[in-house]
Amino acid sequence: MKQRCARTHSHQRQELSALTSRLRGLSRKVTGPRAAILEVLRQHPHPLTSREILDGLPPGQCNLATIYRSMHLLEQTGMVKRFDFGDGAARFELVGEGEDGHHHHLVCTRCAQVVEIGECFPAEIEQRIGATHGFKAVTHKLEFFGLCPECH
Amino acid sequence: MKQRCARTHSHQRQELSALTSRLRGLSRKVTGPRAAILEVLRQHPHPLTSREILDGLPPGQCNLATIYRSMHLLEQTGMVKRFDFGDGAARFELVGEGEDGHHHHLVCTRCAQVVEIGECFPAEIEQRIGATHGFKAVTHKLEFFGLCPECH
DNA sequence: ATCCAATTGCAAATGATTCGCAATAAGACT
DNA sequence: AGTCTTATTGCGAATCATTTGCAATTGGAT
Repeated sequence: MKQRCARTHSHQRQELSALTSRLRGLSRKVTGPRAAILEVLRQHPHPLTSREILDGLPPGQCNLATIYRSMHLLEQTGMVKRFDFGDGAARFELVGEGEDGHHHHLVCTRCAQVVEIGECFPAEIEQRIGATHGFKAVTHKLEFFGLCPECH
Repeated sequence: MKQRCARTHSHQRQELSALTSRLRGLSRKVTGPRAAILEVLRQHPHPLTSREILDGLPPGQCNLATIYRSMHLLEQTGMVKRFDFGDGAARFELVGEGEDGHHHHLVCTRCAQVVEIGECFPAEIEQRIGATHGFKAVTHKLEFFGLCPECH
């Protein structure tokens, strides 16, 4: 729990076969739509909305409702991480095997460009915050916003 | 910009008349609905959703659409601050005159209890993050989540 | 008291996400 | 390979937060 920020999210692109094996190992069926979704996520190592995933898919490959259901499944199994940039659409990124995917982003408020951030909120302070108020299992969501070089 | 975290958001309940004066000073009309909304926010020094504001209002006092429009206005004029706990509904808090309202919360993931947090992401690190990627005017959104004493 | 633009109420539109249900297809087991 | 069982899908309708068009209303300056 404490090492969350030190643990690098490797971002080495995982093999599709590795991803489907993970699914199978969790006794979930590896269906056409699920494989296709994982492939899109693999090819775009950036936070993607459900609609962007749909648009990245060969047409007719998968229904939008199925993407929403799949993202829930993948999130629950820890294979993807959900992010929220506050624009009303959830975004998803693949999580490396054995990692927890916790990290943050710097988002351009004009062109929506996204940069992945290595820094994290100091673990000791988070711990102190939880302790101060008697909260357990404290995590945080943190995203940075600003104007990218092209936009200012 | 740097002192953001040091500046205490006083939370001394502002007078309603002070609030309406501020509105008038910004050459906005002080209408019935707006005064009523400000009064609800005044009496509940916690992040409130638009629906919660509506429910806190005398019945028939104001239409939900008007609340949405008012929250935009109040946000633009800096009188309220918008927060996002990731549950799909925006929440609003009054901002003291001359303050920027920047702060964070610790939210119980089971009972939704909210505690206001004094700590903030270290300004120097934020600055370095922006500089590293050539971003300007960098801010952040940060919320903490955990289980409150009653819920664990 | 009057007038005009800002503001409101209402109902319909949007956009993201969820759900019900019948049809379909993975994976297990012959 | 063929069959069976159940998870999964597609489709369309429902939901939820939020926005918008438009005609009716009302602050506040004159």
